[in-house]
Amino acid sequence: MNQQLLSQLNEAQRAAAAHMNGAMMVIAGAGSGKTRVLAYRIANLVQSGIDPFNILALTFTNKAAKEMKERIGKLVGDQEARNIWMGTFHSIFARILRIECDRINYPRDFTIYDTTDAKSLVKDIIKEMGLDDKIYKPGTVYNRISSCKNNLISPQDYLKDVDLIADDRQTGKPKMAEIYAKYDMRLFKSGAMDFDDLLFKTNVLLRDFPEVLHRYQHKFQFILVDEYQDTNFAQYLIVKQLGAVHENVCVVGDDAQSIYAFRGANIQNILNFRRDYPEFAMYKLEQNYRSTKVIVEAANSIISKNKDQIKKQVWTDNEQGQPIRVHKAATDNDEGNFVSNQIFITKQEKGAAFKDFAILYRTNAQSRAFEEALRKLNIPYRIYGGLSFYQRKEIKDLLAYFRLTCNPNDEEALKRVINYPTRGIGKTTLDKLVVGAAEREISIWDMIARSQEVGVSGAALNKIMEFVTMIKSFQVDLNLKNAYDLGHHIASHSGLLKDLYADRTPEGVARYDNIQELLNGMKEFSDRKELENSESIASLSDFLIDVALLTDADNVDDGDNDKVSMMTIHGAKGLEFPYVNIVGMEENLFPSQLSLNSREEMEEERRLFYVAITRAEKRATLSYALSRYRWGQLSYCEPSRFIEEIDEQYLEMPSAPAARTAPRGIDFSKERSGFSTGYSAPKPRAHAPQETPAPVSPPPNFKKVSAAAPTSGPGLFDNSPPATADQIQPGVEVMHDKFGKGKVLSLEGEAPDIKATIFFPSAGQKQLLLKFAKLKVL
DNA sequence: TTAGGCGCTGTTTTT
DNA sequence: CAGCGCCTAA
Repeated sequence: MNQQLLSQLNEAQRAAAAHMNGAMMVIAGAGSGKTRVLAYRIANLVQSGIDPFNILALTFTNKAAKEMKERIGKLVGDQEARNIWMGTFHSIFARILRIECDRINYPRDFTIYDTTDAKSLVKDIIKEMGLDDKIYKPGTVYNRISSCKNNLISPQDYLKDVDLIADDRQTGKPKMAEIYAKYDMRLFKSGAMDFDDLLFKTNVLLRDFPEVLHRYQHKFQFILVDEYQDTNFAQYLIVKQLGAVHENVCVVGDDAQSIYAFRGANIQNILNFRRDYPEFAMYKLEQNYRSTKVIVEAANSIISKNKDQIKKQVWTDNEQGQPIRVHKAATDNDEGNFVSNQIFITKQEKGAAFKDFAILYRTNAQSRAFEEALRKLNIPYRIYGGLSFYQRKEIKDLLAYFRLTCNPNDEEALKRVINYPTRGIGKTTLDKLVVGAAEREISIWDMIARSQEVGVSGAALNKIMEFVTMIKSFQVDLNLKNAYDLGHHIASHSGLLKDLYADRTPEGVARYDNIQELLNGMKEFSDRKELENSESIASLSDFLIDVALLTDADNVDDGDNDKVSMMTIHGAKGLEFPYVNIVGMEENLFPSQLSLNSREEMEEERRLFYVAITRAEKRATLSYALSRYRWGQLSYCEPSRFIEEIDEQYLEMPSAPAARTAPRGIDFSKERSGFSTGYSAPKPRAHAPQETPAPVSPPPNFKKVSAAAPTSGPGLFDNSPPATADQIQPGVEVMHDKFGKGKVLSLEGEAPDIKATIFFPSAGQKQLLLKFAKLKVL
């Protein structure tokens, strides 16, 4: 191995990176230089004369692929690095499917449905079948279908699977198999694949077309898989098939960081690896270079509570470091203020940059309190995950036009834009077409040509034909214009740009700007592709494939990158920050209440916590709130069990009871105006009062009297607080904002969910939840 | 047909 | 507190 490369690795890393032929597995503890080893091994392969075209490197996220490519580029040059097949499972196999699609009767320009499209299709099918969508919840149904695909269970297999059928019968969803079959058929008729299909169909391709299998088996002489613990069965099998000839399969992972079991990832794959390649070489990376001793050892103490794990001892030579701080806050807003203050102070004290800080939470919904708190101190931040750029309505709308142009059978795209901007094609007309198409098992686009059969005529027919003509006019340019030029053309000629321009509200302007940004992205894309391959133009469908698989916020460069990062713990995997705040450390939040049922699920939560802690280089801070608003309602919380699970010696617990700042409802700082897009850089803002001492704790059901008080009836000027729960008793006369005077007949349920049956002379008998009804006792 | 209002319901995590 | 779906009024 190249001497210079060699010198930059430790012994264990070097051994793994220098490995040439034969299967190998690297078990790499957090922060042990896993990516480094992968990059160096690839660099070593290339320097040893292996053609980059013969190397396949699979990662889990776009981010990881990009980073790896850059690192390899630095080691062996960008030219070589570019030729390596490196990317996510989904993007690599989308690329291969596109080459081979005619074998499985898919159009070359097949579209990729994102989760929203897929769920929408499921929903339509459930509706068309006349099923109750309260029993067949589209999201749940979709998840089940998804997990089938990840386990390579086709609709036909499903019908034959007694266990699945029995399970469905038991849960009262006997039509599940039928929905799955219909869903699959509809995707096919639409020339579309969902995310899972990219793996499923690849397996079909490799199974049914030996010549294809052979070609790729020989092409990919070396296969490397990152984050192997997160692969599912479909991915496992692809790797196994492709690697079967050369057996130069290298997998890298950490069982302690397996956090995607919920989506079909299977630790079993690691065991299968031993079985499939009995002669494999095993390397363990146990030295952590990222974190302090405190963090490494605390993390070890956490993960040791798990039963399922591969033995390893992660250690570090780094300094001892500061203890893990635990903070108790009174409310979720206080937690936000604490974190934001700490960031402010730490930045001063340690001379750190904003980008050295991360706020990690279990669910995306938790970000709000932190956004507000950071804004108060003018701290710049960036939220990762959540609604991505490509999921915004205006972007999806324009993309739908693109999709329809490339693939007119794309049902979801068609439904999205056939009447947007409004062109007088209403629900009735569309329904006729959808039903007709479903009956004939053809696409809606094909159904349009036979509109008369389902009674679409007159004005409606004319409008539709105009629409068809427009799309066809776009199609003419598919091979003449590049993605950018055609994209621009479509944006203006579809009427979308004009429609958005008409809206002069700040939100409307933002939407218009987003479209411009998308077009800018297309320009960049087109220029780049044409630079790489000067003989052909960058087509619109190339762009669509790229975009469909680009989910996480990859467009980081908006000039100023010194920002605090906020993201879910899942999103933080693979990243590191000097200072990490893990927030919302509460029972039922983290660990999630959905994980309380089984040991396996709890262990996954614990691994998630392990991932969170090990993101920190210098210091980790845990915080929790005693009460927080959850789905619009105050609820009380207990500290997470995970706090106790950390060996005490590494902790700095709160000494005094948390200082109580203003509870929600009378917090004057909430009077701030302005709206949040939840995305853009924070705007400079006048300093709001930091902390308002709270005179008295209001009752839990305290609600500020809104400015939009009822305009008639008694109580107009009555600003007295609403009645507390114990004042409401059967027989008591009460006053309601809308229904007026009434008499309590009975009560049921327990606080805070007490429901009262009240008779109102003006409105009749009503059942009201006390926590919502602002009742006043007369 | 469309827009706007009201009431219901729901919160993991992501390619 | 949202976001969504359904309903109603124009």
